[in-house]
Amino acid sequence: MHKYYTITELTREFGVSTRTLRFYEDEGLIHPERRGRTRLFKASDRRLIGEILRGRRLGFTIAEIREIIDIYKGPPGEIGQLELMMKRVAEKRDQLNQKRKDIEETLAELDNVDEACLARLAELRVGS
Amino acid sequence: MHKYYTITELTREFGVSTRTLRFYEDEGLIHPERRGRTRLFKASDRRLIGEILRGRRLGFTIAEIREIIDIYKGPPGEIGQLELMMKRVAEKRDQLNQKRKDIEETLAELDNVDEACLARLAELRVGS
DNA sequence: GATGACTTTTACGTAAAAGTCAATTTTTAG
DNA sequence: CTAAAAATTGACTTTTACGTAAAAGTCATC
Repeated sequence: MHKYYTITELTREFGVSTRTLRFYEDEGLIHPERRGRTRLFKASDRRLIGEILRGRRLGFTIAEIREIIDIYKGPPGEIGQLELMMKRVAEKRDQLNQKRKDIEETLAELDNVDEACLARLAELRVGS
Repeated sequence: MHKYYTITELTREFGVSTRTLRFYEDEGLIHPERRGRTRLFKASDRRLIGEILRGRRLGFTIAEIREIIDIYKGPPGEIGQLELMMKRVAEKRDQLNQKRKDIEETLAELDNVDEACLARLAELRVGS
């Protein structure tokens, strides 16, 4: 029932180094169990690593990724805390929407380049 | 007709420092004109800076941004070059699509958190 | 009990992307 | 023309996110 992953299994799966995963632990992003000194990663740790790396691909810093992870930890009990959290969620959403807009624009420009290339190729084949 | 921007105009508009723009020039990403030693930025430089910062927001490195800029420079003449460029465009597109997927997933999770917060708030108001 | 594959900690190193500071110009307003 | 404001260069520093090397512990297997 309790299947554990070793550190190298995860480094292979995610294409990162052991140093990277230890670094994330030092930074308090993950908390694998220990058997003696050896780290034991559970399925939940594995999921979390996936989320961290997703944030990394999006260009978030460790601090920003930490914020996202804190958000995932689920809603707290107190009203003030809840409202604070919803504000944070809204901020992250804004950042992500900005990034999405950036992506759409860049993709659109790449489409133009692509078309220009195709047009030029067509010209060349006919013999300019 | 030839409206020039000063460096500080652009730093204010884009929210970056002069050092940043000088850095981009050192890196060969932009090539503002000079009157004496002073940099003069044209509309095209301004557009380019916008594109650079867009790449930066997406977490691309300077090297990757340079690649994108090179792509924008327009299609070259030779067939081999054209095909190479289309390959590069395809690669960038893949990267961007991955990022977009990452964004959608993260947004979806934030939606869940948001709903959980709202639900919890509703509970609290009724009196749990 | 030796081998080999993994893993650990500690600690220094490094590349990328600016920030900061100081010492000059240069430009612009009056 | 001149003082203030803006811009320049160069050198040095900082932060982030790991890389890398050393030295030693762990564990399965032959």
